[in-house]
Amino acid sequence: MSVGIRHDDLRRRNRAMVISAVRRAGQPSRTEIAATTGLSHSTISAISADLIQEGILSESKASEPTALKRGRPQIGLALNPEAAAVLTVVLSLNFLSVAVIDYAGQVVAEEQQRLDTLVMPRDELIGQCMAIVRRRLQDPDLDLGSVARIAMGIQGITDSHSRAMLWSPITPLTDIPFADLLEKEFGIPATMENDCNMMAVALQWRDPDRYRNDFIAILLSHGIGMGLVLKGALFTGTHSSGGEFGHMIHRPGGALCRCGRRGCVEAYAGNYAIWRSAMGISEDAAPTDVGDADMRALAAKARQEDGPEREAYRRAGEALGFGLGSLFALIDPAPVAMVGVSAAAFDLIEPALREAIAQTAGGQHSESISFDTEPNELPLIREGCAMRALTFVDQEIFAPGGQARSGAGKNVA
Amino acid sequence: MSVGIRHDDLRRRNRAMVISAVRRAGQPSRTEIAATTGLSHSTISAISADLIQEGILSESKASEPTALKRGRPQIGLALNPEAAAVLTVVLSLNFLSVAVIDYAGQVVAEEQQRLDTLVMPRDELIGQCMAIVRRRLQDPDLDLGSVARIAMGIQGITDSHSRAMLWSPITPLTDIPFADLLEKEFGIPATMENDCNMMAVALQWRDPDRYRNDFIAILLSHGIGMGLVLKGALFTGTHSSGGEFGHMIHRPGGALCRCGRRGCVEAYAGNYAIWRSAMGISEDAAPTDVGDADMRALAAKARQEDGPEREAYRRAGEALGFGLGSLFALIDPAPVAMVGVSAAAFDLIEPALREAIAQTAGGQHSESISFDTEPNELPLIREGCAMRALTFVDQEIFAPGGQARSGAGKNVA
DNA sequence: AGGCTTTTTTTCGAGCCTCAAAAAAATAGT
DNA sequence: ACTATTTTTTTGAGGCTCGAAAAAAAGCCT
Repeated sequence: MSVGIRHDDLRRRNRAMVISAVRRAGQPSRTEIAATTGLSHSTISAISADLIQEGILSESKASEPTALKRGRPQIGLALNPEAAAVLTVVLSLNFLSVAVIDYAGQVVAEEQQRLDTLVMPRDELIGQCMAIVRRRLQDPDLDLGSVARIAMGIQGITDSHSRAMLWSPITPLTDIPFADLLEKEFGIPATMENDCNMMAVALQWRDPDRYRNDFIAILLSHGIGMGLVLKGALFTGTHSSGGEFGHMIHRPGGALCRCGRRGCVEAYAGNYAIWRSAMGISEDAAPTDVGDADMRALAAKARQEDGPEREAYRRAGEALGFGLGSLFALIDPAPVAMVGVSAAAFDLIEPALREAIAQTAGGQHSESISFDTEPNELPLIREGCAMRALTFVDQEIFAPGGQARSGAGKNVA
Repeated sequence: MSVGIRHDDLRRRNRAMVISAVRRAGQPSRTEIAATTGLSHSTISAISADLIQEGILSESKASEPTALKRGRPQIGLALNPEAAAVLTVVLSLNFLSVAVIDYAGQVVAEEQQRLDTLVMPRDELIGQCMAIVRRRLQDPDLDLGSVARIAMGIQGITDSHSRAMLWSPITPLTDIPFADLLEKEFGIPATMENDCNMMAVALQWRDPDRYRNDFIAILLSHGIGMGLVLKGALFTGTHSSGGEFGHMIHRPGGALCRCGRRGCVEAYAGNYAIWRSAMGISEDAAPTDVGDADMRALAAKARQEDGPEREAYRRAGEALGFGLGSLFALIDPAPVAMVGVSAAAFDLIEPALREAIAQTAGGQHSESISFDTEPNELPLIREGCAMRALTFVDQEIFAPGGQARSGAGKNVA
């Protein structure tokens, strides 16, 4: 619902554009920024002068080795690390991790902690999260600019406004409004992000060549999650964090899923499903937790000999393949990153996956669909949270003046 | 990568916004436009003065019956019907239909024609399309402003740039670049649109209360098609027109689909699939064409007694339900419009559909998902094409990008 | 070293655009 | 006829971006 553009919005947006260009490019000169944004040199000059004066950017006197060029040397612009800081909180199964990141994106402090998420009562889970954040915020060694934003990532379903955890496999608790709790406790704007979405955000920053406009990040772990980027933007559902790829239906009425329904992709490809299948346990049996070490042993066994273990991975690949095929029928094929412990067993999964996808509408060019694997999801999630928080600071704090408008514009095609 | 906003873009965008507000609201006053766009009265006044002077808008002296209000009466602004015209071409099975529409959206001429699309050679199919368009363009009775845009709609897959038909069920021919052909022949900008996408566009204009930001239009006909609107914008794939809902996989390795693969939703819910199932023909049998009259008779029989016909509709509903369930797992539930001849039999489909959807992740609030039916797809497709073409004229011709506009219209003392 | 060339950055005036406030216009009520 | 009310237009001010020109900061050449 685009609303009319007001004159003062213009400068705000162009400020945000300049900051974004610097964050993306590292140390671009004013000329480079003018080229990427399409704005005139004079505009860039004026805006960057403002930003330097405000302490958001700084001129990097770094000796450029590119001394071969004639003419006045370019002056690189860099983000001022001390302009602000952000804090990330990643809550995963039995594990809580916090990091403080400066405005330039460097980790300046971190703390990790084990805790029994599956059995903790509500107050204690929330209390532990608050406590670890408080410890980091009050650390006297930290003399950064004040923390301007908190981004929390969690496995599970979040609401579409990035405010609350609605449901998570790591705890029986539901509907915890972490963003509001953090904001109330510390007076710092906070968001609650879905883990797979953050993985996708991180991939986009890590490898923008491969993960640019359209790609998929799939978490192969206890459950199956997905982060989806379409046309360069994170795709979320209208009400929830969306993209519940793991709960698309693979076989109507089929194997029992952790969500209580039957036939979901996850009920064939989640860790517990692979384990259940390999062990010859009934598809109707309740899902159980399987440790990462057990899964690695299972994969090793499957590589060693052709038995039920290998068959279990084959069935997982089939489920993922048909699921991806249906997904690709909707959005057209795109690069895929497989993340999580079972991504390390992707060699066992891939053949059946490709075979299945070739039988679907989305598999028309199935050879050209490329997969990448990354066994460790936690660094990705933290990185995604950090970038999410930093770009918020870029846009909402350092280029403010936005949407304090009542006029509720009608949407315009 | 989004580029900076230039100063001259600003006026262009706000012009487009004003035109769009008028098209949407019918006869809004300047005050109403100011309210919906969020721009100031003076800006609206200046822009609308320009637009009137250029003959794009006109002040409607229509006697407003709302004479009960005090104060200076509002002057409604309306689109000038003669400012431009657009032409729509809808090509469907054995049927070709063309209409000329004035800038205000009224049909001013139309022509329809039967032709055997399934057996026509390439040259003849293209030739017939060109001929009917030429007849309309050369009609001497038409003294409208010149036709500024052609929008062609077709059942099947189009490319994501709206230039070419890639594949269609109505002809064995593939990869016909209709947009380029029309542009070369007539020198008028043209696009090639997917039928279901146009249905969705039309619904958005017809009933913006129900079909606003997120909704789904599903064509239940020979094949199963979908038009998807997310966050107010038509969703298309990255390469094709996208949204091949009918070819999501319902049962891996299942019934034979018209696309040659197995287990697609369409292979259970397309007209030919319902017919095949009701007649006791094998699921492996090649799809056959079934006439609308036959389908209506089938539905009547199914309503009359509980036999294989009713079961066929039940199975169709099940396939649609699981398919929607998987879709809703990705995008969250949204209102659905069922369009096409089998939408008239939705009473037979709905119970099994709801039962299936309730077994999926997307069906958590399955009662609240609402369906609407519209048996006739052709008017919708034409309407969608017309609106698509008109909004193009609004944005690209009457609010153009470059500085192709001299100050001829501006003379403020 | 000194002057010349090249490239980057800043400065300055001009042109637009939007906004807020004031003025003008049109009508209902008294 | 006069006042009150609401809408529309006009006007002046301020801000933004742009292009051109000037200034700055090197390397290159004699």
